[in-house]
Amino acid sequence: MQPANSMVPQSMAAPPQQQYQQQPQQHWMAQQQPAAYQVPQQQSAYYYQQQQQQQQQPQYNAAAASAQPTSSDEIRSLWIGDLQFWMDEPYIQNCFAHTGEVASVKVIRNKQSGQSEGYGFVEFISHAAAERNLQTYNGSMMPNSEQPFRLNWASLGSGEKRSDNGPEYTIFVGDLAADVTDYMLQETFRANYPSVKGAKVVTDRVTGRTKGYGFVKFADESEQLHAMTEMNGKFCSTRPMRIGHAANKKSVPGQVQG
DNA sequence: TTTGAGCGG
Repeated sequence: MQPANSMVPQSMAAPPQQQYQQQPQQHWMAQQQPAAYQVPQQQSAYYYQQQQQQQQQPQYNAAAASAQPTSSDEIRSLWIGDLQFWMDEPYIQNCFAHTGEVASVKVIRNKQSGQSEGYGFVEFISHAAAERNLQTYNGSMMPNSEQPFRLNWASLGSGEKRSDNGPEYTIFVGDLAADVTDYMLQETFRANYPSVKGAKVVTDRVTGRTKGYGFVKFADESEQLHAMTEMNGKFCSTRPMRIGHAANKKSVPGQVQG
């Protein structure tokens, strides 16, 4: 006589967050407009973009999805990172479910432990759909978590490179408030420095919380240099930023860096 | 919390 219901594998136990799959409504995915962080001028462009995307609610068309052999050299998969251990395929699927454009989801797991490696792949029905979702969700908050989506083209797998734009110049940004996301950080700089290629707020893998610092990448070296002095002490969200130089984590052998 | 890390089958 063994109580059968006592067998709940710890590693697969329910997330600490609640049962995301039982959410009655699907629009908890509605994108969160960034809070009151300061984006000087280009705010309107950004909001315009967001609204455009909200208006054209894509509809899933199964016929179109399968009937289009298309130029199959197009990437339809996105890489998704910063996943917490409880973020499994159903969860991720749910994140994009209402778009009706997800073809498949895969979380990469450790062969031995079965634990998530913290990243995965989301395949969409088309390149356009993938791009749309990338634009829409990257940087917005993931449901039932305190961290934003981290999405990118799944470029390595297909051997295709996403636009490689040459060298990049990175700065370190510290003193970030807890609510600062990649996107906020990026836009804060991009408003003044158009060559900004991206920004990353470093988060704790376990808790998903920000560590209070991040990095901003520039394509233009002079903009990087200007930003380091001009943006130091400027506010992002509720706190002034502290800017420093970014220590290179990577060094390519045989390549000289200035 | 103050110098990350992110590509499978």
